[in-house]
Amino acid sequence: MPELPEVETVRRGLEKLIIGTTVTAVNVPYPKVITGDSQAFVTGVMQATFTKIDRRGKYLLLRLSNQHTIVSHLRMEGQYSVEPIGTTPYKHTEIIFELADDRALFYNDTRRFGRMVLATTGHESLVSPSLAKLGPEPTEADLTLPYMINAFSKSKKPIKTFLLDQNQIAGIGNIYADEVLWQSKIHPETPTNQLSKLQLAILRTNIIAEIARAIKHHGTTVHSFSNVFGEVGKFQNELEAYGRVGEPCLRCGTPMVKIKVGQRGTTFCPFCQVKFD
DNA sequence: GCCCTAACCTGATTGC
DNA sequence: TGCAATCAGGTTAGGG
Repeated sequence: MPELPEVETVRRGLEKLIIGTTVTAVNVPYPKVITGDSQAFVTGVMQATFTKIDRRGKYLLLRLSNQHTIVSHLRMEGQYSVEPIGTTPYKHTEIIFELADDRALFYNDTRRFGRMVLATTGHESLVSPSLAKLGPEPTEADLTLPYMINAFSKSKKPIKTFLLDQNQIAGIGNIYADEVLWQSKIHPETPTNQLSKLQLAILRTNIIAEIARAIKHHGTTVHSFSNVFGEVGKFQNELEAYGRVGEPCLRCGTPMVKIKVGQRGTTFCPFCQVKFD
């Protein structure tokens, strides 16, 4: 499931592969992938050239030469691939951008959860309001400790749920939330406003380092993630909490347990991650 | 305004 | 063996 490091990996791949290429035709086998009028979408990207690929949180922003931007969210299993023109679409190919250099950009999505919408560049929030509400990126520069102390003091939600809220911090998903809470020795059900400043400082350091480390490993492949080159990520070999239910905690040996927090599967160590510490 | 739940969707896994 | 039920998960819409 793509979280920030996976989306960043896709962004870097797309940047290498499609910048400077022009869209000559668009086929949409699954129109529901497009939010709004799919015909207007097609018209809006025709004959435009990809100029830049940006990312904000888990959103990809494909910049076009005609002042349009494709806002693309991969959700669970969306992925892009570049194929020779004429390649038969896959079972789950939802949109095909034919390019002037005899290649085609496919968007494939097994669960059909991903969405894309066409925006006027600079006004993306008009068609994707959630984009405007995203919290800071989990980086040293953007995610400051004063911001965290302020924002985290205002919520009684379980910290696990809070970390998944894109309006608080952009880009963290279920996998990295479990990872950073384990690293920080924080129980996932701890009310957010009960965390001490020291705990927040530790959590902040771990979030920033973990996301950077995952990007370096090209993301995590749990179900089906692959980059535009069809390569899987390598970070799943580095996971210390997520998916390790029943296995010994890497710190203390206690079997890891799985619970539901805010409807999400949550794996943690019942010994290391003490509640209300 | 906050919180919780259902819905979206399909492949994989589990249960009978 | 085969079918049905359940689970996974990011985001949004709707209800309390």
